[in-house]
Amino acid sequence: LDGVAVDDIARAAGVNKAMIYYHFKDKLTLYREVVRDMLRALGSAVDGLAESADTPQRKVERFIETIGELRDARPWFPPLMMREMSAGAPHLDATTLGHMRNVFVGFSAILEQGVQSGAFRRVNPLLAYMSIMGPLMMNAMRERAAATPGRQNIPVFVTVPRQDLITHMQENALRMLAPEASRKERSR
Amino acid sequence: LDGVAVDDIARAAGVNKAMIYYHFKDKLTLYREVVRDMLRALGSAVDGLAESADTPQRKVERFIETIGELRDARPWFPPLMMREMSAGAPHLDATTLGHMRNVFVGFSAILEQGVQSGAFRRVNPLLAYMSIMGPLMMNAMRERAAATPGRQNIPVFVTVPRQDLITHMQENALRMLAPEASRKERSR
DNA sequence: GTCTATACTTCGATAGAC
DNA sequence: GTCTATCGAAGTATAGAC
Repeated sequence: LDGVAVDDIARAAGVNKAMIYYHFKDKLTLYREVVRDMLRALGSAVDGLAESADTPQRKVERFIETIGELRDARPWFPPLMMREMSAGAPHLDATTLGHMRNVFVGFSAILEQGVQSGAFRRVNPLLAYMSIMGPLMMNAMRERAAATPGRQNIPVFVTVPRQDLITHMQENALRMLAPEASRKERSR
Repeated sequence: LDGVAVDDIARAAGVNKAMIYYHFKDKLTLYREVVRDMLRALGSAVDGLAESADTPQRKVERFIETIGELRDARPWFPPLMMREMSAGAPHLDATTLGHMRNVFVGFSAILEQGVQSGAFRRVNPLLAYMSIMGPLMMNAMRERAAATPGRQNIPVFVTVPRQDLITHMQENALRMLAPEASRKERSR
């Protein structure tokens, strides 16, 4: 919210600053609309997945693909959302938080379907959710930082091909949720 | 950097604002010192782990524990770092970026040890790094947001016991890195 | 070393002309 | 509906007294 000046938003949109205040009540209202737009889109997508006929595994894979697609259409969202949460999410009202909740609830439903069908082991849904959202957000942050001049030769900011990311995240999620003992007994 | 006023920092530290400018050149210098403090600590810890006699699996587990410990001693770091990256990391100079690089290089070395000994499959180290850092950062953000009044009854902001988080992340990381085919063939 | 007062800048928001 | 000009709040930084 306080990361971009309204003058800059107006210039980027090709309109006069006063026009923004004519069409929106204030900066906070515009800001919330941007957040809600993404959360609504994601919520609808997740609900659609949960009710679809796919296997739970495929639903999780499509969940990850969908996040990527919705984000590509709204590249400003991850930085904005991470900044918001960094500050303690002070600008999100009940409606917006409700949309956040819906996304998580839909994802949890998919996990529960998998548990019921024996496709998944039972894990804390919140931990599973963070395990998927966290790296995706992190990668978006990396790309943002890599775009800043003078960052290209730093290994942490090397660009990862989009498909590599998606594939890795899908495989990772399914390994996380796989029910059987999936690795060698570790020596300690 | 622009999330907290120097007046507030001074008040929190119990000193006068002018004292901060007496001891530090300016706000940016103080800011970078805060970032470097964490990255140096993490870099030393990772180097120590890489050179230790543990198994690669145990090194990864200890890496995750260590991040938790270092963060607990510096609870301000994750929000600060995420906000910095959200903005494109414009305030990090070459020295600070070098410290970031060191952490990642140390982590990559541990992965490579595991690959060489057959303990790990080969994955893109950057993807593995994000898969660990992302959820941990995400959880720190959640805790920050949960602390804001009126957030307690929202499922996304429910507190996860610290040990649950660490255990989940450790198990997840080892599942991610496990060499053998670790899950049922998926029906598509 | 420590503090008060203030100069200077940035930015959200609005008044008011057209 | 669209734009210019400007007010007021917030915040970095410093001057200067002690």
